[in-house]
Amino acid sequence: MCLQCDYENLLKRARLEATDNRLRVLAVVGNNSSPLSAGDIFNTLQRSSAINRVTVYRILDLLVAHGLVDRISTGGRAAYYGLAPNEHHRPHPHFYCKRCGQMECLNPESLTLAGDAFQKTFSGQIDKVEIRVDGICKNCMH
Amino acid sequence: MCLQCDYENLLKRARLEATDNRLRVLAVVGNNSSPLSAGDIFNTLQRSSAINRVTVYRILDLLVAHGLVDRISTGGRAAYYGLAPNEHHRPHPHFYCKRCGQMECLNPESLTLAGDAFQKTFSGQIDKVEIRVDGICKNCMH
DNA sequence: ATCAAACATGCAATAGATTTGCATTCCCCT
DNA sequence: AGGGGAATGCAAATCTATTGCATGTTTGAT
Repeated sequence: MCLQCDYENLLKRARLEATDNRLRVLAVVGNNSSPLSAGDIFNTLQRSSAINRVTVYRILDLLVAHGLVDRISTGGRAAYYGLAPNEHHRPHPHFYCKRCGQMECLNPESLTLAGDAFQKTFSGQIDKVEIRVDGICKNCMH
Repeated sequence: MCLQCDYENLLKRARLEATDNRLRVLAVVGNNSSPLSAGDIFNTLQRSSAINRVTVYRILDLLVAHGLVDRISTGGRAAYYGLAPNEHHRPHPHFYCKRCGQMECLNPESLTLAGDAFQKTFSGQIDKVEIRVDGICKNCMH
């Protein structure tokens, strides 16, 4: 969730045209408290006004490529999307409930990595580190 | 990779019939130094003698459900499979090269989590924690 | 202001990974 | 030997994502 983010500005800073569709996608991703699947995003947008599913995929790809949005893998089939870390959002781990498919953002401090040494010894390019906790959420435990 | 594992025994201990196909799947997964996709596994098996693709998926699901094999997500589309942690294998992070799709096992010590506190405060069931580093491997950097 | 090039979007078709339904075969227990 | 449940195979369906091509829109140099 990002109430401090000016999506139009975010796009401009990335030198991307701030088209209507892009703003809509970014708003859905950014205003949700946890990551969503491309399908979720498409359905949400569809409710307010028509958009093509492919357009959603393409915009998500674009936003990921430009680092505005993060593609997060789940224990399930589809990728989820959330706002990428920035000055308002520190990188953080996620919890994935294999029962209901809901993904939840965890506190940045809840799981911290001691990986400084690793970065120095690894001889490839590191783009990101993803930490995901899989299990069953409180609601699904009944 | 597991040279110390007796796959037939592993299956028996999980109360699973040690059928030929299961042993073959388990051997391919276990003898490889890094996780493989279901497609990779199918192709490898196919080379020695015929097996149905669906059977491979079903066996993998079964082995995952019984904790013999781990399903590991990648930055890409398909899930990868590796031997689950056991007395011979500690849990460890993975590196995924987005260029060639190769997945690599990292040293268990290379990235360690400080998550004890988290387990205590989280009110759901935790099955596993997955750590994945995404980037470009040494070979693909040229 | 004008026009071409570059970009954004939509639609239909395709691709890749996985799952389902149902028929067949195999294996264990009596 | 024979009945019942598990394991396997095959075809079709499903879900997610991508590609090719046509059309509409914006931008930037003149």
